[in-house]
Amino acid sequence: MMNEKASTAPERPRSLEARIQEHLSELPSSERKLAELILDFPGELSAYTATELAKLAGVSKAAASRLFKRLGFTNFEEARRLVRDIKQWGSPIYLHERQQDSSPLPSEKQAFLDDHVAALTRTFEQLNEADIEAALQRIVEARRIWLVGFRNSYFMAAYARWQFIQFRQQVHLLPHPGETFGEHVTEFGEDDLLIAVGMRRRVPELERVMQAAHERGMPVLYLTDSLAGDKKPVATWTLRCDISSSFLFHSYVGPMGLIHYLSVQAVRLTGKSGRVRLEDIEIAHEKMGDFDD
Amino acid sequence: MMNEKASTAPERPRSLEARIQEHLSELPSSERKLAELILDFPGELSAYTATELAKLAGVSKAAASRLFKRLGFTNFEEARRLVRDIKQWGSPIYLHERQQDSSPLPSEKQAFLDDHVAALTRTFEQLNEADIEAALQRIVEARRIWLVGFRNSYFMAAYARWQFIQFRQQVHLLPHPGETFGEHVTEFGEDDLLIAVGMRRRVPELERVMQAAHERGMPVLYLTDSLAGDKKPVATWTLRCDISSSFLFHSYVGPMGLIHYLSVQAVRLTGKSGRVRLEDIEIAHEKMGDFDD
DNA sequence: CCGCCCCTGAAATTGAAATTTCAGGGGCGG
DNA sequence: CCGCCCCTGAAATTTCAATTTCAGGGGCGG
Repeated sequence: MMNEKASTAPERPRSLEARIQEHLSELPSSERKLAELILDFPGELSAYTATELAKLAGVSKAAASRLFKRLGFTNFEEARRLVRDIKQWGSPIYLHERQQDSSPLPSEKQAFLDDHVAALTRTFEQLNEADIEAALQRIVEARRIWLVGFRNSYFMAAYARWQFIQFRQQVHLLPHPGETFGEHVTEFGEDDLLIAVGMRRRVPELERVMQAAHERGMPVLYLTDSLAGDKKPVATWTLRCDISSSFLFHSYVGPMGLIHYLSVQAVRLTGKSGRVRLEDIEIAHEKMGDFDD
Repeated sequence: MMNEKASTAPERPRSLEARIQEHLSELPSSERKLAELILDFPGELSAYTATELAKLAGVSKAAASRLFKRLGFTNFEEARRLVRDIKQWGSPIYLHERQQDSSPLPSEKQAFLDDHVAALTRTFEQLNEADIEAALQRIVEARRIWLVGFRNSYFMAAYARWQFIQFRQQVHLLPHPGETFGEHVTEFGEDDLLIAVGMRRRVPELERVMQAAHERGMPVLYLTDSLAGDKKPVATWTLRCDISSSFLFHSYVGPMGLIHYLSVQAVRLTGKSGRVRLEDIEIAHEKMGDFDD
């Protein structure tokens, strides 16, 4: 076997790319062609079969098989696992390796960045203008705004509330500390607006609140993820965000971008009065010495 | 241009997720379990085999095979291809190219998108690796984690808490509803960690909390914006985010990205125990019928 | 309470991907 | 110019994932 002794094999999981670099100079041409391809590969390597990679590189399947052997794997499957799991779970060791890169942004961080950018882009691309227009109008005109979000959606509702109170009054985040839903639901009125944030995974409670609003003739703006079913609950308008990520946790930059967008546009809609209010708040804070800097 | 509604759209390759949504209600339980898993799947689906997915969902391989058939694929391989190629199609690079063409995105939305992307990029570029490493270690090892954030920083602390409780216990968000700070501050201990989120504009209270932690020999991770002065408060580690935006409100996608990054890396650090906890949570939820879909 | 229908996972079968074998080359030292 | 050695891809073989089959339930209408 061409497997040069374990002498150079520290039993640590080195990344596939590292192993390739290490052996690159001593690889025969067909295997090297494949190795180069892998180093340049833009996509998720582990999503491809050895046969496909071989074809892409224009070499035989045999060459592929031999390459992975030579790189110290027992077979292709082992390499594929490594790539996949490093992406998913990483390992401190692996991360360390990458930091030695002289690239401006270590590729691991780059991968996170790309992930968020992709999610944001998809979110903005698929926004439904018509619903946004209508919802904005209501955000501006509603007598009161009720915001609700459970679990992972709670903080987005909190963010939206913070933004909205910058330009209007009567923005309530539910459930209020120490209060139950019932108290507020009975207050729901026709002139109000419910904004329900419901990213996967939703709890049944959310739909109950939406239903309650609906029954009282109150419009509902539903912010959800793009995977949500079409059996839309009783939403008047639905805005979907892409929260997919290739890492362990979803990315919520999409919804953040959307709420930011809604906020800015809403202020524009309110016109001068909104801006004045912003200034008022600013002034009030300063008078009270609220700020640090 | 033709504005073809989804109804008339012929065989535009529908995404796997879309197909699942469409059939979700009529799926038998074992197949549905698997479908749910796929909808929630954070990683690169196409990097996994049907057998692995089945195992993760706790169903038989047969169920997996049947599911993909029922979704309209001729076999699993076809589904895997679809996922892989759509992902490739939606990659940031590809999207970037696309944007230069016949602007599919109205320039106004494009401007928002660019703004966020810029903020994210600057945030990731300037991250201090050394502080991150140290902070991560502490996030994993601390006995308790206290999260604090006022005003516009509150929702980020809430987000961080939600993420962190996915893989560890004893993560507390301050101030707790209906409680004052004093009660908790006296609990601060050397083995704990305080994570203070303080984006402009800060209130004096934040520094008081940080000071209190400091006096009790407790390390402090300070998440702030890049404009924060250097007269850094008593922070052990400081991580800065770029929140600048050319619009009326700041963009908080930077901090979101950072917290996401910290969460994923922290889980990686905790290793198997963290993963196990993730699984446990999932199971617990299912038992309680917490979820809607 | 029967019996139909569909669901389920274990096990057998199929089939594709990966590995190994093998029969040519081609470079290069002797 | 010979001959060794290693490379190469086609083809045979092996391996293992995916599919199909099948026997055993369980719900529900009759």
